[in-house]
Amino acid sequence: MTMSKNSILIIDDEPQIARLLRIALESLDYKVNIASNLKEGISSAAVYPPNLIFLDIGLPDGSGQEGLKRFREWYSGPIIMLTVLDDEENLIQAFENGANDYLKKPFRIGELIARMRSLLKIQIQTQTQTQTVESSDIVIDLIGRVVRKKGEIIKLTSTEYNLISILAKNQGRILTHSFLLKEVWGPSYQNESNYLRVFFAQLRKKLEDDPTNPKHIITESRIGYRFV
Amino acid sequence: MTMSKNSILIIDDEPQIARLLRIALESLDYKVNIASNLKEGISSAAVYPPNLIFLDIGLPDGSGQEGLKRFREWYSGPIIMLTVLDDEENLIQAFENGANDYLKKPFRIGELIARMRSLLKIQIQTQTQTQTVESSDIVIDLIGRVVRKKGEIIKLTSTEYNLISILAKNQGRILTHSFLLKEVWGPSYQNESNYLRVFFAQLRKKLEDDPTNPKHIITESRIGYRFV
DNA sequence: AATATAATGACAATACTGTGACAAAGTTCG
DNA sequence: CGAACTTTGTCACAGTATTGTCATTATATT
Repeated sequence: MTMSKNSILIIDDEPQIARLLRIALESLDYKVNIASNLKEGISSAAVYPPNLIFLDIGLPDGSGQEGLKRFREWYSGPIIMLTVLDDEENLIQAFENGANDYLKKPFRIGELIARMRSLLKIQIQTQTQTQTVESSDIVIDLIGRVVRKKGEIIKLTSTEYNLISILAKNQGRILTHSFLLKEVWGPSYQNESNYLRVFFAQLRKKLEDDPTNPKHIITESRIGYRFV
Repeated sequence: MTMSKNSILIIDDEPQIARLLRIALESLDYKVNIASNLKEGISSAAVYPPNLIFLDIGLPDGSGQEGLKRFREWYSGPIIMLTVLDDEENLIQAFENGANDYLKKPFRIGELIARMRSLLKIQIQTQTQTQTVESSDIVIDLIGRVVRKKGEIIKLTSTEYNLISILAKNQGRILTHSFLLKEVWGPSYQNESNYLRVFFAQLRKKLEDDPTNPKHIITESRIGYRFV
Protein backbone atom coordinates (compact mmCIF):
# COMPACT_ATOMS: atom_id res chain seq x y z
CA MET A 1 0.00 0.00 0.00
CA THR A 2 1.87 3.07 -1.22
CA MET A 3 -0.90 5.59 -0.61
CA SER A 4 0.18 7.15 2.64
CA LYS A 5 -2.38 8.83 4.83
CA ASN A 6 0.24 10.99 6.40
CA SER A 7 1.81 13.31 3.93
CA ILE A 8 2.35 16.84 5.18
CA LEU A 9 3.39 19.90 3.18
CA ILE A 10 5.13 22.75 4.99
CA ILE A 11 5.25 26.11 3.25
CA ASP A 12 7.55 28.37 5.23
CA ASP A 13 10.54 30.47 4.34
CA GLU A 14 12.24 30.15 7.71
CA PRO A 15 14.54 27.13 7.43
CA GLN A 16 14.83 26.60 11.17
CA ILE A 17 11.08 26.33 11.58
CA ALA A 18 10.76 23.99 8.63
CA ARG A 19 13.61 21.84 9.91
CA LEU A 20 12.16 21.66 13.40
CA LEU A 21 8.81 20.58 12.01
CA ARG A 22 10.34 18.05 9.66
CA ILE A 23 12.23 16.37 12.48
CA ALA A 24 9.22 16.26 14.75
CA LEU A 25 6.87 14.97 12.08
CA GLU A 26 9.20 12.45 10.52
CA SER A 27 9.84 10.93 13.91
CA LEU A 28 6.10 10.23 13.99
CA ASP A 29 6.19 8.60 10.56
CA TYR A 30 4.67 11.42 8.61
CA LYS A 31 6.02 12.09 5.14
CA VAL A 32 7.16 15.68 4.98
CA ASN A 33 7.64 17.99 2.01
CA ILE A 34 8.98 21.48 2.42
CA ALA A 35 8.49 24.49 0.17
CA SER A 36 10.04 27.86 0.91
CA ASN A 37 7.61 29.97 -1.06
CA LEU A 38 4.04 29.92 -2.27
CA LYS A 39 4.74 29.07 -5.89
CA GLU A 40 6.86 26.12 -4.93
CA GLY A 41 4.25 25.04 -2.40
CA ILE A 42 1.42 25.13 -4.90
CA SER A 43 3.28 23.15 -7.50
CA SER A 44 4.39 20.60 -4.93
CA ALA A 45 0.82 20.17 -3.73
CA ALA A 46 -0.43 19.94 -7.30
CA VAL A 47 1.95 17.10 -8.11
CA TYR A 48 1.57 15.30 -4.84
CA PRO A 49 -1.48 16.43 -2.88
CA PRO A 50 -0.67 16.27 0.82
CA ASN A 51 -3.07 15.26 3.56
CA LEU A 52 -2.45 18.49 5.44
CA ILE A 53 -0.71 21.81 4.77
CA PHE A 54 1.11 24.13 7.14
CA LEU A 55 1.13 27.57 5.57
CA ASP A 56 3.12 30.49 6.86
CA ILE A 57 1.37 33.83 6.53
CA GLY A 58 4.53 35.88 6.09
CA LEU A 59 5.93 34.48 2.88
CA PRO A 60 8.30 36.43 0.65
CA ASP A 61 6.38 36.00 -2.63
CA GLY A 62 2.87 37.00 -1.58
CA SER A 63 0.73 37.14 1.47
CA GLY A 64 -0.23 33.82 2.99
CA GLN A 65 -3.86 34.91 2.94
CA GLU A 66 -3.68 35.09 -0.83
CA GLY A 67 -2.06 31.69 -0.93
CA LEU A 68 -4.76 30.29 1.31
CA LYS A 69 -7.46 31.53 -1.06
CA ARG A 70 -5.66 30.03 -4.01
CA PHE A 71 -5.33 26.68 -2.29
CA ARG A 72 -8.98 26.68 -1.38
CA GLU A 73 -9.93 26.95 -5.02
CA TRP A 74 -9.05 23.31 -5.38
CA TYR A 75 -7.50 21.87 -2.22
CA SER A 76 -10.01 20.52 0.30
CA GLY A 77 -7.69 19.09 2.94
CA PRO A 78 -6.89 20.77 6.24
CA ILE A 79 -4.71 23.89 6.24
CA ILE A 80 -3.06 25.20 9.39
CA MET A 81 -1.78 28.77 9.27
CA LEU A 82 1.44 29.68 11.03
CA THR A 83 2.24 33.26 11.86
CA VAL A 84 4.27 35.61 13.98
CA LEU A 85 1.42 38.12 14.00
CA ASP A 86 -0.94 37.91 16.93
CA ASP A 87 -3.50 39.98 15.16
CA GLU A 88 -7.15 39.05 15.65
CA GLU A 89 -8.14 40.71 12.38
CA ASN A 90 -5.69 38.53 10.51
CA LEU A 91 -6.83 35.41 12.30
CA ILE A 92 -10.48 36.02 11.50
CA GLN A 93 -9.58 36.69 7.90
CA ALA A 94 -7.68 33.42 7.74
CA PHE A 95 -10.62 31.41 9.04
CA GLU A 96 -12.92 33.18 6.61
CA ASN A 97 -10.59 32.24 3.80
CA GLY A 98 -10.92 28.62 4.78
CA ALA A 99 -8.10 27.96 7.22
CA ASN A 100 -8.73 25.19 9.72
CA ASP A 101 -6.42 26.36 12.45
CA TYR A 102 -4.14 29.26 13.25
CA LEU A 103 -1.02 28.95 15.33
CA LYS A 104 1.14 31.75 16.61
CA LYS A 105 4.92 31.35 16.46
CA PRO A 106 6.70 30.31 18.50
CA PHE A 107 4.37 27.36 18.85
CA ARG A 108 4.58 24.48 21.26
CA ILE A 109 5.34 21.39 19.23
CA GLY A 110 3.06 19.17 21.30
CA GLU A 111 0.13 21.49 20.75
CA LEU A 112 0.86 21.71 17.06
CA ILE A 113 0.86 17.96 16.70
CA ALA A 114 -2.31 17.54 18.72
CA ARG A 115 -4.11 20.08 16.56
CA MET A 116 -2.75 18.54 13.38
CA ARG A 117 -3.90 15.07 14.38
CA SER A 118 -7.32 16.35 15.25
CA LEU A 119 -7.67 17.84 11.78
CA LEU A 120 -6.39 14.72 10.06
CA LYS A 121 -9.19 12.79 11.72
CA ILE A 122 -11.96 14.93 10.32
CA GLN A 123 -13.12 15.51 6.84
CA ILE A 124 -13.11 19.01 5.46
CA GLN A 125 -16.10 20.10 3.51
CA THR A 126 -15.29 23.03 1.26
CA GLN A 127 -17.82 25.41 -0.12
CA THR A 128 -16.70 24.75 -3.67
CA GLN A 129 -17.65 21.11 -3.87
CA THR A 130 -21.43 20.94 -3.92
CA GLN A 131 -22.01 17.79 -2.00
CA THR A 132 -24.95 16.04 -3.55
CA VAL A 133 -26.11 12.47 -3.42
CA GLU A 134 -28.00 11.18 -6.41
CA SER A 135 -30.04 8.09 -6.95
CA SER A 136 -31.78 7.86 -10.31
CA ASP A 137 -34.33 10.70 -10.24
CA ILE A 138 -33.71 11.84 -6.65
CA VAL A 139 -31.03 14.42 -5.89
CA ILE A 140 -30.17 15.37 -2.34
CA ASP A 141 -28.18 18.58 -1.97
CA LEU A 142 -26.52 18.24 1.40
CA ILE A 143 -25.28 21.81 1.50
CA GLY A 144 -28.45 23.47 0.29
CA ARG A 145 -30.58 21.12 2.41
CA VAL A 146 -32.78 20.61 -0.64
CA VAL A 147 -34.19 17.41 -2.09
CA ARG A 148 -35.34 17.20 -5.68
CA LYS A 149 -37.23 14.54 -7.54
CA LYS A 150 -37.12 14.79 -11.31
CA GLY A 151 -35.92 18.36 -10.88
CA GLU A 152 -38.88 19.37 -8.74
CA ILE A 153 -38.12 20.52 -5.23
CA ILE A 154 -39.77 18.27 -2.69
CA LYS A 155 -40.81 20.05 0.45
CA LEU A 156 -39.55 18.14 3.46
CA THR A 157 -39.97 19.01 7.10
CA SER A 158 -36.84 19.40 9.14
CA THR A 159 -37.05 15.96 10.73
CA GLU A 160 -37.74 14.35 7.39
CA TYR A 161 -34.71 16.04 5.92
CA ASN A 162 -32.45 15.11 8.82
CA LEU A 163 -33.42 11.51 8.38
CA ILE A 164 -32.98 11.29 4.63
CA SER A 165 -29.70 13.20 4.71
CA ILE A 166 -28.14 10.71 7.09
CA LEU A 167 -29.30 7.90 4.87
CA ALA A 168 -27.97 9.71 1.83
CA LYS A 169 -24.57 10.33 3.39
CA ASN A 170 -24.33 6.60 3.96
CA GLN A 171 -25.80 5.53 0.67
CA GLY A 172 -25.86 1.76 0.28
CA ARG A 173 -25.16 1.07 3.90
CA ILE A 174 -27.62 -0.30 6.36
CA LEU A 175 -28.15 2.10 9.22
CA THR A 176 -29.58 0.55 12.35
CA HIS A 177 -32.68 1.81 14.06
CA SER A 178 -30.80 2.90 17.13
CA PHE A 179 -28.18 4.72 15.10
CA LEU A 180 -30.77 6.70 13.18
CA LEU A 181 -32.74 7.50 16.30
CA LYS A 182 -29.58 8.58 18.08
CA GLU A 183 -28.51 10.82 15.22
CA VAL A 184 -31.84 12.47 14.55
CA TRP A 185 -33.63 12.52 17.89
CA GLY A 186 -30.79 12.10 20.37
CA PRO A 187 -29.43 9.24 22.44
CA SER A 188 -32.39 9.00 24.77
CA TYR A 189 -34.71 8.04 21.92
CA GLN A 190 -33.02 4.81 20.89
CA ASN A 191 -36.09 2.69 21.47
CA GLU A 192 -38.67 4.84 19.75
CA SER A 193 -38.58 2.86 16.54
CA ASN A 194 -42.14 3.86 15.75
CA TYR A 195 -40.83 7.35 14.97
CA LEU A 196 -38.84 5.82 12.16
CA ARG A 197 -41.86 3.98 10.84
CA VAL A 198 -43.92 7.13 10.71
CA PHE A 199 -41.28 9.34 9.18
CA PHE A 200 -40.12 6.84 6.61
CA ALA A 201 -43.72 6.38 5.57
CA GLN A 202 -43.93 10.12 4.98
CA LEU A 203 -40.64 10.19 3.12
CA ARG A 204 -41.69 7.34 0.90
CA LYS A 205 -44.98 9.06 0.17
CA LYS A 206 -43.04 12.12 -0.94
CA LEU A 207 -40.09 10.52 -2.70
CA GLU A 208 -41.05 7.13 -4.08
CA ASP A 209 -43.01 6.62 -7.27
CA ASP A 210 -44.86 3.77 -5.65
CA PRO A 211 -44.65 4.14 -1.87
CA THR A 212 -45.81 0.58 -1.32
CA ASN A 213 -42.95 -0.62 -3.47
CA PRO A 214 -40.01 1.51 -2.42
CA LYS A 215 -36.96 1.50 -4.66
CA HIS A 216 -34.84 3.98 -2.72
CA ILE A 217 -35.73 3.77 0.94
CA ILE A 218 -35.28 0.10 1.70
CA THR A 219 -36.19 -1.45 5.01
CA GLU A 220 -33.92 -4.10 6.38
CA SER A 221 -36.17 -6.02 8.66
CA ARG A 222 -35.05 -6.17 12.28
CA ILE A 223 -31.99 -4.10 11.48
CA GLY A 224 -32.69 -0.72 10.01
CA TYR A 225 -32.98 1.14 6.73
CA ARG A 226 -30.86 1.73 3.68
CA PHE A 227 -30.85 4.27 0.84
CA VAL A 228 -29.96 3.17 -2.68
CA MET B 1 -38.15 18.72 18.64
CA THR B 2 -36.66 20.78 15.87
CA MET B 3 -33.05 20.74 14.81
CA SER B 4 -32.03 24.20 13.76
CA LYS B 5 -28.72 24.48 11.99
CA ASN B 6 -27.25 26.76 14.59
CA SER B 7 -27.87 25.49 18.04
CA ILE B 8 -25.02 25.87 20.49
CA LEU B 9 -24.69 24.36 23.93
CA ILE B 10 -22.48 26.06 26.48
CA ILE B 11 -21.42 24.06 29.51
CA ASP B 12 -19.73 26.40 31.94
CA ASP B 13 -20.22 27.19 35.59
CA GLU B 14 -19.10 30.80 35.38
CA PRO B 15 -22.25 32.82 34.73
CA GLN B 16 -20.39 35.82 33.38
CA ILE B 17 -18.69 33.76 30.68
CA ALA B 18 -21.89 32.02 29.75
CA ARG B 19 -23.74 35.32 29.58
CA LEU B 20 -21.08 36.95 27.46
CA LEU B 21 -21.17 34.04 25.02
CA ARG B 22 -24.93 33.97 24.92
CA ILE B 23 -25.14 37.64 24.03
CA ALA B 24 -22.48 37.35 21.35
CA LEU B 25 -23.94 34.22 19.81
CA GLU B 26 -27.57 35.23 19.96
CA SER B 27 -26.77 38.46 18.19
CA LEU B 28 -25.54 36.27 15.33
CA ASP B 29 -28.77 34.25 15.32
CA TYR B 30 -27.45 31.17 17.02
CA LYS B 31 -29.73 29.39 19.43
CA VAL B 32 -27.98 29.10 22.74
CA ASN B 33 -28.52 26.71 25.60
CA ILE B 34 -26.57 27.01 28.81
CA ALA B 35 -25.79 24.31 31.35
CA SER B 36 -23.83 25.02 34.50
CA ASN B 37 -22.61 21.49 35.11
CA LEU B 38 -21.82 18.32 33.22
CA LYS B 39 -24.92 16.38 34.18
CA GLU B 40 -27.18 19.17 33.09
CA GLY B 41 -25.17 19.56 29.90
CA ILE B 42 -25.40 15.91 28.97
CA SER B 43 -29.12 15.71 29.54
CA SER B 44 -29.68 18.91 27.62
CA ALA B 45 -27.67 17.57 24.70
CA ALA B 46 -29.45 14.23 24.88
CA VAL B 47 -32.85 15.83 24.58
CA TYR B 48 -31.83 18.51 22.13
CA PRO B 49 -28.57 17.68 20.34
CA PRO B 50 -26.75 20.92 19.57
CA ASN B 51 -24.68 21.60 16.48
CA LEU B 52 -21.67 22.56 18.58
CA ILE B 53 -20.69 22.37 22.23
CA PHE B 54 -18.51 24.67 24.30
CA LEU B 55 -17.26 22.70 27.26
CA ASP B 56 -15.43 24.20 30.21
CA ILE B 57 -12.69 21.99 31.61
CA GLY B 58 -13.00 23.18 35.18
CA LEU B 59 -16.53 22.15 36.03
CA PRO B 60 -17.68 21.62 39.61
CA ASP B 61 -19.12 18.12 39.14
CA GLY B 62 -16.31 16.34 37.36
CA SER B 63 -13.42 17.12 35.13
CA GLY B 64 -14.24 18.40 31.69
CA GLN B 65 -11.97 15.73 30.22
CA GLU B 66 -14.26 13.08 31.63
CA GLY B 67 -17.24 14.89 30.22
CA LEU B 68 -15.57 15.11 26.84
CA LYS B 69 -15.04 11.36 26.80
CA ARG B 70 -18.65 10.77 27.73
CA PHE B 71 -19.90 13.05 25.00
CA ARG B 72 -17.72 11.35 22.44
CA GLU B 73 -19.39 8.04 23.15
CA TRP B 74 -22.33 9.28 21.14
CA TYR B 75 -22.00 12.91 20.12
CA SER B 76 -20.22 13.44 16.83
CA GLY B 77 -20.53 17.20 16.44
CA PRO B 78 -17.76 19.70 17.15
CA ILE B 79 -16.69 20.32 20.74
CA ILE B 80 -14.61 23.33 21.75
CA MET B 81 -12.94 23.19 25.13
CA LEU B 82 -12.66 26.32 27.25
CA THR B 83 -10.16 26.55 30.05
CA VAL B 84 -8.23 28.84 32.33
CA LEU B 85 -5.32 26.41 32.37
CA ASP B 86 -2.61 27.00 29.83
CA ASP B 87 -1.25 23.55 30.28
CA GLU B 88 0.04 21.76 27.20
CA GLU B 89 -0.48 18.35 28.79
CA ASN B 90 -4.12 19.13 29.34
CA LEU B 91 -4.52 20.45 25.82
CA ILE B 92 -3.03 17.35 24.24
CA GLN B 93 -5.23 15.17 26.40
CA ALA B 94 -8.28 17.12 25.28
CA PHE B 95 -7.48 16.64 21.61
CA GLU B 96 -6.84 12.96 22.20
CA ASN B 97 -10.21 12.68 23.84
CA GLY B 98 -11.81 14.07 20.73
CA ALA B 99 -11.96 17.83 21.25
CA ASN B 100 -11.93 19.90 18.08
CA ASP B 101 -10.49 23.09 19.51
CA TYR B 102 -9.12 24.41 22.75
CA LEU B 103 -9.39 28.02 23.83
CA LYS B 104 -7.75 29.65 26.79
CA LYS B 105 -9.74 32.08 28.91
CA PRO B 106 -9.93 34.97 28.63
CA PHE B 107 -10.58 34.45 24.96
CA ARG B 108 -11.06 37.00 22.27
CA ILE B 109 -14.65 36.82 21.16
CA GLY B 110 -13.81 37.40 17.50
CA GLU B 111 -11.36 34.52 17.51
CA LEU B 112 -13.83 32.29 19.29
CA ILE B 113 -16.49 32.98 16.71
CA ALA B 114 -14.11 32.49 13.79
CA ARG B 115 -13.02 29.11 15.19
CA MET B 116 -16.59 28.10 15.91
CA ARG B 117 -17.73 28.96 12.40
CA SER B 118 -14.84 27.06 10.92
CA LEU B 119 -15.90 23.96 12.84
CA LEU B 120 -19.56 24.36 11.94
CA LYS B 121 -18.57 24.30 8.28
CA ILE B 122 -16.81 21.00 8.44
CA GLN B 123 -18.28 17.65 9.01
CA ILE B 124 -16.91 15.35 11.62
CA GLN B 125 -16.19 12.03 10.07
CA THR B 126 -18.39 9.28 11.40
CA GLN B 127 -16.33 6.13 11.17
CA THR B 128 -16.41 6.01 7.42
CA GLN B 129 -13.92 3.21 7.17
CA THR B 130 -14.98 0.39 4.94
CA GLN B 131 -14.01 -2.99 6.25
CA THR B 132 -14.78 -5.66 3.73
CA VAL B 133 -14.15 -9.35 3.37
CA GLU B 134 -13.92 -10.67 -0.16
CA SER B 135 -14.03 -14.11 -1.61
CA SER B 136 -14.05 -14.29 -5.41
CA ASP B 137 -17.39 -12.75 -6.41
CA ILE B 138 -18.76 -12.27 -2.90
CA VAL B 139 -18.03 -9.07 -1.00
CA ILE B 140 -19.14 -8.61 2.60
CA ASP B 141 -19.16 -5.04 3.85
CA LEU B 142 -18.91 -5.42 7.59
CA ILE B 143 -19.68 -1.82 8.39
CA GLY B 144 -22.44 -1.32 5.87
CA ARG B 145 -23.96 -4.70 6.77
CA VAL B 146 -24.31 -5.34 3.07
CA VAL B 147 -23.42 -8.45 1.12
CA ARG B 148 -22.85 -8.32 -2.62
CA LYS B 149 -22.49 -11.06 -5.18
CA LYS B 150 -21.07 -9.95 -8.50
CA GLY B 151 -21.85 -6.40 -7.47
CA GLU B 152 -25.51 -7.11 -6.83
CA ILE B 153 -26.78 -6.55 -3.32
CA ILE B 154 -28.07 -9.77 -1.84
CA LYS B 155 -30.87 -9.26 0.63
CA LEU B 156 -30.13 -11.16 3.79
CA THR B 157 -32.24 -11.35 6.90
CA SER B 158 -30.73 -10.26 10.15
CA THR B 159 -29.93 -13.79 11.37
CA GLU B 160 -28.51 -14.75 8.01
CA TYR B 161 -26.26 -11.72 8.08
CA ASN B 162 -25.14 -12.31 11.66
CA LEU B 163 -24.14 -15.81 10.73
CA ILE B 164 -22.26 -15.00 7.55
CA SER B 165 -20.49 -12.03 9.11
CA ILE B 166 -19.01 -14.20 11.85
CA LEU B 167 -17.86 -16.66 9.24
CA ALA B 168 -16.44 -13.85 7.16
CA LYS B 169 -14.55 -12.32 10.05
CA ASN B 170 -12.91 -15.70 10.53
CA GLN B 171 -12.39 -16.45 6.89
CA GLY B 172 -10.74 -19.81 6.34
CA ARG B 173 -11.07 -20.90 9.92
CA ILE B 174 -13.40 -23.66 11.03
CA LEU B 175 -16.02 -22.43 13.46
CA THR B 176 -17.68 -25.05 15.58
CA HIS B 177 -21.41 -25.54 15.83
CA SER B 178 -21.54 -24.54 19.45
CA PHE B 179 -19.45 -21.43 18.83
CA LEU B 180 -21.70 -20.23 16.05
CA LEU B 181 -24.85 -20.98 18.02
CA LYS B 182 -23.45 -19.19 21.04
CA GLU B 183 -22.52 -16.12 19.00
CA VAL B 184 -25.72 -15.79 17.03
CA TRP B 185 -28.44 -17.20 19.25
CA GLY B 186 -26.87 -17.01 22.68
CA PRO B 187 -25.21 -19.41 25.08
CA SER B 188 -28.37 -21.40 25.84
CA TYR B 189 -28.79 -22.52 22.24
CA GLN B 190 -25.57 -24.47 21.91
CA ASN B 191 -27.32 -27.73 21.02
CA GLU B 192 -29.76 -26.41 18.44
CA SER B 193 -27.59 -27.37 15.52
CA ASN B 194 -30.63 -27.69 13.29
CA TYR B 195 -30.82 -23.90 13.31
CA LEU B 196 -27.46 -23.85 11.59
CA ARG B 197 -28.59 -26.33 9.00
CA VAL B 198 -31.62 -24.29 8.10
CA PHE B 199 -29.87 -20.96 7.96
CA PHE B 200 -26.84 -22.17 6.09
CA ALA B 201 -29.15 -23.73 3.55
CA GLN B 202 -30.75 -20.33 3.04
CA LEU B 203 -27.40 -18.61 2.81
CA ARG B 204 -26.17 -21.08 0.24
CA LYS B 205 -29.33 -20.62 -1.78
CA LYS B 206 -28.67 -16.89 -1.85
CA LEU B 207 -24.91 -16.81 -2.20
CA GLU B 208 -23.68 -19.92 -3.98
CA ASP B 209 -23.85 -20.42 -7.72
CA ASP B 210 -24.74 -24.05 -7.14
CA PRO B 211 -26.16 -24.44 -3.64
CA THR B 212 -25.75 -28.21 -3.74
CA ASN B 213 -22.08 -27.74 -4.48
CA PRO B 214 -21.01 -24.93 -2.19
CA LYS B 215 -17.68 -23.26 -2.88
CA HIS B 216 -17.79 -20.65 -0.13
CA ILE B 217 -19.79 -21.99 2.77
CA ILE B 218 -18.11 -25.27 3.53
CA THR B 219 -19.43 -27.93 5.90
CA GLU B 220 -16.84 -29.53 8.12
CA SER B 221 -18.61 -32.68 9.07
CA ARG B 222 -19.12 -33.18 12.81
CA ILE B 223 -17.23 -29.99 13.59
CA GLY B 224 -18.74 -26.91 12.07
CA TYR B 225 -18.59 -24.59 9.10
CA ARG B 226 -16.00 -22.53 7.30
CA PHE B 227 -16.03 -19.64 4.85
CA VAL B 228 -13.50 -19.50 2.05
C1' DA C 1 -55.63 31.82 16.73
C1' DA C 2 -54.51 29.17 12.73
C1' DT C 3 -51.49 26.17 10.58
C1' DA C 4 -47.85 22.97 10.20
C1' DT C 5 -45.20 19.52 12.23
C1' DA C 6 -44.16 15.91 15.60
C1' DA C 7 -45.41 12.31 18.88
C1' DT C 8 -48.33 8.53 20.20
C1' DG C 9 -51.07 4.41 20.14
C1' DA C 10 -53.82 0.85 17.89
C1' DC C 11 -54.26 -2.36 14.43
C1' DA C 12 -53.51 -4.88 10.09
C1' DA C 13 -50.09 -6.55 6.86
C1' DT C 14 -45.89 -8.60 6.30
C1' DA C 15 -41.49 -10.82 7.02
C1' DC C 16 -38.74 -13.74 9.76
C1' DT C 17 -37.64 -17.35 12.83
C1' DG C 18 -38.39 -21.65 14.85
C1' DT C 19 -40.04 -26.27 14.45
C1' DG C 20 -40.60 -30.99 13.09
C1' DA C 21 -40.68 -34.49 9.69
C1' DC C 22 -38.26 -36.61 6.33
C1' DA C 23 -34.59 -37.36 2.69
C1' DA C 24 -29.76 -37.54 1.51
C1' DA C 25 -25.14 -38.19 2.53
C1' DG C 26 -21.54 -39.85 5.28
C1' DT C 27 -19.56 -43.02 8.93
C1' DT C 28 -18.91 -47.21 11.65
C1' DC C 29 -18.39 -51.87 12.26
C1' DG C 30 -19.59 -56.75 11.79
C1' DC D 1 -19.52 -55.04 1.26
C1' DG D 2 -23.63 -53.53 3.22
C1' DA D 3 -26.78 -52.72 7.35
C1' DA D 4 -27.36 -49.66 11.17
C1' DC D 5 -26.41 -45.41 12.75
C1' DT D 6 -25.16 -40.53 12.77
C1' DT D 7 -24.95 -36.28 10.73
C1' DT D 8 -26.42 -32.96 7.36
C1' DG D 9 -29.70 -30.97 3.97
C1' DT D 10 -34.47 -29.75 2.45
C1' DC D 11 -39.06 -28.36 2.86
C1' DA D 12 -43.36 -26.42 4.41
C1' DC D 13 -45.97 -24.40 7.93
C1' DA D 14 -47.25 -21.93 12.18
C1' DG D 15 -46.18 -18.67 15.74
C1' DT D 16 -44.08 -14.47 16.61
C1' DA D 17 -41.94 -10.18 16.04
C1' DT D 18 -41.48 -6.34 13.12
C1' DT D 19 -43.19 -3.00 10.02
C1' DG D 20 -46.70 -0.08 7.64
C1' DT D 21 -50.77 2.63 8.04
C1' DC D 22 -53.91 5.59 9.93
C1' DA D 23 -56.26 8.49 13.13
C1' DT D 24 -55.64 11.42 16.93
C1' DT D 25 -53.42 14.32 20.25
C1' DA D 26 -49.62 17.29 21.56
C1' DT D 27 -46.37 20.74 20.43
C1' DA D 28 -44.20 24.31 17.63
C1' DT D 29 -44.31 27.94 14.40
C1' DT D 30 -46.49 31.73 11.98
